[in-house]
This record gives sequence, structure tokens and C-alpha cells, in this order.
Amino acid sequence: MINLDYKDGRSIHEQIEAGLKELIINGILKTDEQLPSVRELSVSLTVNPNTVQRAYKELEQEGFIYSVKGKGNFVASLSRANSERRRDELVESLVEITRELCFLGLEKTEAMNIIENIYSEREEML
Amino acid sequence: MINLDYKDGRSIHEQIEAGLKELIINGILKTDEQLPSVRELSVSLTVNPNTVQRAYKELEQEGFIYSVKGKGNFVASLSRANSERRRDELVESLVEITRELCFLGLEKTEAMNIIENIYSEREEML
Amino acid sequence: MINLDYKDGRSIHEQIEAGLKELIINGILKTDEQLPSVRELSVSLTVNPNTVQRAYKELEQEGFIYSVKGKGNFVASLSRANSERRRDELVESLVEITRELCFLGLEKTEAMNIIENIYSEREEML
Amino acid sequence: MINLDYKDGRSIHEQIEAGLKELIINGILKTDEQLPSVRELSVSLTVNPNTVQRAYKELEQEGFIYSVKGKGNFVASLSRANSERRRDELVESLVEITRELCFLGLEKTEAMNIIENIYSEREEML
DNA sequence: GTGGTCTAGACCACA
DNA sequence: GTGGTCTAGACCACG
Repeated sequence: MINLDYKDGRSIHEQIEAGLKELIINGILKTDEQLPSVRELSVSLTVNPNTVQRAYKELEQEGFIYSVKGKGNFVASLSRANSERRRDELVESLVEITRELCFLGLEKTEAMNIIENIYSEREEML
Repeated sequence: MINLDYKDGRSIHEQIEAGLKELIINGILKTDEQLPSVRELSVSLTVNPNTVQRAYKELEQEGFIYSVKGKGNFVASLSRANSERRRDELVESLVEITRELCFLGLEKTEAMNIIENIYSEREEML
Repeated sequence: MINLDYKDGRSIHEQIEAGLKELIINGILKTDEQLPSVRELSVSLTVNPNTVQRAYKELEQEGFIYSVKGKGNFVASLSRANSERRRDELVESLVEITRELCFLGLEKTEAMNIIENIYSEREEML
Repeated sequence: MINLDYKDGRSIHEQIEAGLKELIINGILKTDEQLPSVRELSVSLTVNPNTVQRAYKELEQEGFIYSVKGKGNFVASLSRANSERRRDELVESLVEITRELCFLGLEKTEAMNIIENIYSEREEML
């Protein structure tokens, strides 16, 4: 389900994080569903278990998953406390990137369209 | 004018880059204006000259500044070839961030407002 | 495998770059093959690790190699996005050089032969 | 007649060299024609005389011009001794660049066309 | 072990 | 004076 690309530039744990995040965001992994164990995933990706562990830990800090000792890792619901912090961070990035795009001549209508499309995609998905 | 924060996850040269980029984007540094010399800036930020040099070099590659041997570094005009590649990268980031924000429950109207405000700010500036 | 010449006008990192590029172009280093580590190469060339690092980084930007943190540097496949930009640059140089050679009296047939031979060499190689 | 572009990346003396070389190659400056004096050119380009001096010196070494003490600098004829060394250098560059272009997938016919066109241009010019 | 970043200080080329 | 390159040696992040 997750594709690792060594040529990607991003480190392995970042790619695993991004991959899982995408599965969660797109609803393929549902709330409270159990994630593969660290060992399982490390085997199936032929990757060091430490690397998977780290991805899980960071996803937990960002509020996407929660871990239950002795049981495993599970998909969190959106209303976790941490997700607010994450949102603030993302909004900050959004502002910075849009400022630069605006400076580089991206038209407002183009920017609006990009946002528009993402929200439309999501509505169709649900 | 530039604040370095050693606790910030970003590396020093990235922070310098971001700071200068902001000054350029916001029009505080005008086209063809001379930037502080590598040595000057390194002293005023109490940072190694190599680190400033690196930030300058990367800004040059991104098309924000140009360097003249023996004279100094200067703000480039925005119509440089490189800026297209940069724009594509930024649009990609914009999409990814908005997707995650959408998932985390940011309302479409809020997202639109953020974009709206940035473009309004800029118009007033000009 | 790589010869450094301090009398050569080019800087050290440029010579390292050119040397590696040649090995890649001539197929001596195959796609996804691992390059010597930064430290190894720096020792075997009796050169500072930073200098090798720089050569590697620039080769990465030009799309000849890719780097994986904690693992090493590897030969990229030639179908990278960057290579188009590189091609354009090279064609421009080709034009400029040929113009000057033409002026200096190089016969068209001689120029054609040079090109011809290079392409023949390559065909035999494959 | 010569355009200096501080954003060019190349150093000033290189640009002056390239500019004069082009004028000579294109026959705008004829054999044994006198070049502007160092002082004249430095004034008209608003550039340091040392910089012009250096360009002239290097053009002389490459066999494009010759200098007569107390009189000035003049366009050389093509058959100067030095021009052979220059030709060898250029052929070497030509080979290197073509090799890389070949590797990057430039078709032989495209390469041939580029050469072809340059020689045709020149014939028309004469 | 690997690559990546930073510091300290030197030297060269350019204008 | 300027930018550009290099060395020596340190520290961190990654797997």
C-alpha cells in the first residue's frame, strides 16, 4: 500500500509517515482501525523497525494515530487535541507558501481554483 | 532584520534564506538593491561566513538574488527563468498542505479567506 | 579512478564532478550502483570531505546521482526531470563552441567526424 | 556595441572578452583593425580599466588580437600560432559536451543539424 | 556506518 | 573591499 522511493530525497521515515497520513486522510484507514504492527510493516517494507517506529511516534505526536501499550497502533479520530496544533502549523505554512506564490506571479484565480478543486474532490469522496 | 532561532527545526542557512526571501517578497529589499556582504551579515548574525555564503548561493539558484564577483550580491528582478520551476514546487506543496488542512476540518471559506487576505495585502502594498 | 590536477584551472570539486560524470556517462558506474562514501573518496583523493560532499551535491542537482541519508550516494537513472534543463545548457555551449571553431577554420567535415565518432563509440558500447 | 549584464553570472572581463570575440568572429571587426584603447573602452563601459586590460591580455593569448606597444591593440588574422592551441582546447570541450549530450539522449541527427546550421549561417555571412 | 550542517580560519580571483 | 573555494575538525540525524 505504501511505496518507498529511495530516490525521493525525503528520508524513509518521512515517506512512511506521508504514506500512512494519505491513507488516513483518504479514509482508506478508518477511525480506530488497527495499523500493521511495527514489525509487520518493517518486514513488508524491508526497512529497519526503528524507522517504522519513528514514523508511528511522529504520527502520534501529530494526532493522526494513537498507541495502546501491548495492543498496537490505531487511527485517531479527527478531534484529538494535538490536531489543533498541527492545523496551526499548516496554516502558517499555507500563508508563507501563498505569499511566495503571489510574489512569483500566480494569479489569485489560479490559487483559488487549486483550493476549490481540493475541497470538491473531498466532497465527492464522501 | 533577521531573527535566528537555534531551537527552530530548520537549519541556520535555511532560516537566513527564509528571512531574506521575506524581505525581498515584501518589497523591503528592492530590485538591484545590494544585500549586506557575506562577511557583514555573518558578523551581524554571529554566524560563520560559509553559512551565509551558502544561503546566498541557494537564493541565487532559486532566482531571488544574483551575485557579482568582487562587487556583492544584489536582489534579482522576479522575471528569472528559475522562478517557473520554483513555482511548480510551491504549487505542489500548496496542494499537499491544503489536502491535509481539509482533512483536519478547516472550512473551505476559511481557506479561501486566507488566500484572499494575502492577495489583498499585496495589492495594498503596490 | 579519478585524477586530480591542481594546475588544472578548474576547482577541485569541479574535477571530481567531471570525473564521476565521465564514469557514469561511460557506463562504468551503472544505475543504482553505490558510489564511494564521502569519507572514503575524500581519503582516497586526499581531499577534504566537504569538497567531495559538494561535488556529490551538485551531481545530485544535475540529476546524475541521488543520495539516501544514512545509506549513501547512488547513480541515478538518466530519465530525471533535471536532465532537460541540463541538456538545454549543453546545447547552448555546443553552439558557442562550434561557432568559434568554425571561425578558427575547423572544416565542417572535421566537425561532423567528431560528432559521428562519439555516437559510434556509444553505439558500440551498448 | 558590447552589452554588459551584471546578472549574467560570468565575470565582467569574461563578458568583455566574449563580446569582442563575437565582433571579431562575425567579421564586424576586420583583420588588423584597431580596437578601442583600454581607457576609451573602460569609460564607455563604465568599468575599471584593469578589467578591460585583462580582457585584452587574454584575447591576445588566445590569438584573437595582437598588441603593439605605444600604438594599441589590433585584430589578428586567423593564422596566428596561438590559435592552434585554442582550437585544440575547443575540440576537447566539443568532445566532452557532445559525449554528455549523447548520454542525455540527444539524437545524432539533432546534433548534426546544430553543426550544419552553424556552418550554413557562416557561409551566408561571407 | 552513512550523509548533512556548522565553525574557524586560510587563500585566491575579481574589480 | 567583494565573492568563491578549500581545509580541518566537530556535531547531529538517519538507518
